[in-house]
Amino acid sequence: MPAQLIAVVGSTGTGKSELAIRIAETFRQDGQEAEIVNADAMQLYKGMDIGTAKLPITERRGIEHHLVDVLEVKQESTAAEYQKIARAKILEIQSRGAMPILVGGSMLYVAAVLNNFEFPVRDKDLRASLEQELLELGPNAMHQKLVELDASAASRIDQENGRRIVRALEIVTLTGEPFAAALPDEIESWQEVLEIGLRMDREILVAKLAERVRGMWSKGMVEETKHLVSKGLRESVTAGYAIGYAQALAQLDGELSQEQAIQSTTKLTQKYARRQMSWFKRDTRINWLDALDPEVTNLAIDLVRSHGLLASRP
RNA sequence: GGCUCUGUAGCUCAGUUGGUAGAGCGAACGACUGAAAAUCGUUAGGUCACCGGAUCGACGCCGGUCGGAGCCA
Repeated sequence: MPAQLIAVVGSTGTGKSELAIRIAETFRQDGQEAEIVNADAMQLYKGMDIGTAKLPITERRGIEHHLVDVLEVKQESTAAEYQKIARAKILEIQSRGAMPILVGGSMLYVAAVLNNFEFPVRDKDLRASLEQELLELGPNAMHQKLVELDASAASRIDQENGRRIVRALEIVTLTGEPFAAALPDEIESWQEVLEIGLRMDREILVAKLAERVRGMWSKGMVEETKHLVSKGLRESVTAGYAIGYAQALAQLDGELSQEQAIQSTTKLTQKYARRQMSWFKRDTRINWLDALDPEVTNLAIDLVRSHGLLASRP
């Protein structure tokens, strides 16, 4: 029984969206259907178009795209929530006999869907009070509390990493049980999946991303951000921190010049691409392809075929 | 031409009264279980512009050379 799920992952700017559409088109030529499921945390948001390099509907070539524009900017987005809706969507597509193609670079989101794991409980009020404590006491004191409650988890979380310390305290307090605080050594798949990874020579990607960010500004990144402010972008805990939007907000506030905003966004994007590689590297299921190889589409389709997901030959 | 300031890591700069150097950013690598485009960690980079002098010892003091910035003519 061949996998009934394809995933296209990799760093931002490597051409995942385009490759996914090409694969879907191949299914269509073959008399089958394939639909794309977005796994980009920020493309979930309505109105965040330029800064997320979201493909306009006119460029989707009739291929169905799911989980794009499903959240208002002021709504929170979480990996656990995403896990539910993305898996539900994948099962729905499969039940129609079509092939779901999960596409995106949000590491935790992709992992939440493809891997077998359950997010531990959370409690908003407890979280809020722990965050308040973090502000007052600082990360080291919070880390000390974690040492007392769960020394093993504490040993795996850096003393300065307030964010992870708070979450660990939340879990330990709620469950009363030790918290692993580590990714599993061996990935257990939720479903069998054909994972295709796109990678690119770093120097070329760095230059490409610099160009892309500059292009975003000339296409109206600041205007888009201004419009999103009226929708509540500033009050948002997720969307307002998005690379590019945070810098555009700073530019609107006069804290950064346009050139500084562009430079800063460029650097953050380049770092983000690096973190994505570092995360995806450990996923041994991924079949890596060179994004710059002129044959990359054919190589990807060969992979799909060799895994038995496309019946006929060209 | 004269005067003043200045030349330290890829970049911006710290470096107390002489004991061969640090930070931030950047880079490479890594961690990651309900904000993940988040939040953090580790490491590598320096004949302290160059030449000479005094000193046990100079990034630091003295002299000169070269390169910046400003002011006065």
